[in-house]
Amino acid sequence: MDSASVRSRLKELYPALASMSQTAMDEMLVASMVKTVPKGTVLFDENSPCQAFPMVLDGSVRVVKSAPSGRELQLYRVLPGESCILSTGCMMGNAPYSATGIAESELTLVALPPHFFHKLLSEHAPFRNYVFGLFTERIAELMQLVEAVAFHKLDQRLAALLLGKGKVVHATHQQLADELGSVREIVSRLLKTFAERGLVSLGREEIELVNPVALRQVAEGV
Amino acid sequence: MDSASVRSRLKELYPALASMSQTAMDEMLVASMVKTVPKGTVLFDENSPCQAFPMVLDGSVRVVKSAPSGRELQLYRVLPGESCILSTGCMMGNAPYSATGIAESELTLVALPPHFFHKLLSEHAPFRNYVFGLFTERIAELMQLVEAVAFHKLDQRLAALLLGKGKVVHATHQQLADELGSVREIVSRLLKTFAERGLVSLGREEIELVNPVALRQVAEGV
DNA sequence: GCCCCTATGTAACCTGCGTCACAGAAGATC
DNA sequence: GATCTTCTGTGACGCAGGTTACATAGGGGC
Repeated sequence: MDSASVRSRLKELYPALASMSQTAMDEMLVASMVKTVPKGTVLFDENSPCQAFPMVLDGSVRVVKSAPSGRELQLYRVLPGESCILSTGCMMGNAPYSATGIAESELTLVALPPHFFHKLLSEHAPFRNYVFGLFTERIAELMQLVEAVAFHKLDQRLAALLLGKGKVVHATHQQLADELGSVREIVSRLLKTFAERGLVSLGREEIELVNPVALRQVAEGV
Repeated sequence: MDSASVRSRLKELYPALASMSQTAMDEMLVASMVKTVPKGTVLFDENSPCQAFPMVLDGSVRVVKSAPSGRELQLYRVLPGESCILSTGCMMGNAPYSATGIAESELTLVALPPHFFHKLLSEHAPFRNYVFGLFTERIAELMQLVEAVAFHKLDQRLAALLLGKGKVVHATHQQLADELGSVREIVSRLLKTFAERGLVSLGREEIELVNPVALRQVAEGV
């Protein structure tokens, strides 16, 4: 990605940077690294240190906890216009990572070095607010997740997951299981009951939501 | 609590404020409210708005998710020297609360009004770092919690909980269940098996950890 | 077509843990 | 001491969901 398009993409995705002066922006881009990595790249892992504040321009990152058994559970996803707060926390000199980040597709990001991150944080109020906003959003998400895992049955959670993915879902049962922290067989079993009830129709790597209203009711635990 | 002791307690518990000038501190104390509330007070609830940045001087707050079934799960506790990041997020104008906060004992706190919070955040780097630190710490805790709830069995989690409460634990089985998101009967049952294996000895509202080493192994899932 | 790989179906089984329904016990109140 | 309340012990039962172990099927490469 060339410098000009990086710049325009940044401004477009990160309104918090819009009000930066031209020269400050130049300075930042010189200090930063733009990286593009292929799908599947492990960006960070439990216990690995971290050296930059990443801003995603393109692609997405799955942030995941994995159990020794091989089961895995998705904590959240980082989309363009967002940043991984784990990195932030890590950079602030606190605890090391406690999860794994994997590029879900080809990924382009700008890596802001710590000194510049701190500078922005102290000097640029919109950026500071933006970062705070990210934090609180993630925390809210994590709380929702805790609640779901602790109190909701898997059929509810699966229904909710499907509803969040649009009318036609392209995913394998294994991928869905990995988002939910469950296993493939159970997802298959539940999907079958959904299909029998006329809520979805199933195909290879494709699930069509036939009756989203009823599915919503399942998700709500009715 | 009189003004002088509030001041000294603040400086003692919040080193981030230590470097504030005398006059800035005065200004802050004038703007802030010091509140003392009795044990059991509900400080905030799902969907309730929020108007200040609280700094706990004395006592503690349980932050909890509760399910319609009546089961409840503790997300974290706020101790003296800490603040509830939920409030922070809420104050930044983002989402409303998604949990409940309950005073675990008599509670004294300083409530910093939003405009002053923002001022401190932008002008006082140590405070900013402190707040960031809180955020990242909570996020790490929440991730641990998600992992525990999703992948660890209840006996592991109970063992870990006991180990985190010292050699002799004073709590009812119901209280332990409420921290774990489970129910009393199961906690009683598990404690009994612990007792039979010589890991703990049980009394009314008292659990003595007889063999912490073995208990640690249970917690690790050995 | 043939082979291989990945995705899916699905049945039998086991276990963890939540629910229900009590009963006894230790303090607390009077 | 009598009664009440809170805490604890315990058994029977049910169900969600994880584990194991295959079978089948589609799709792509050759």
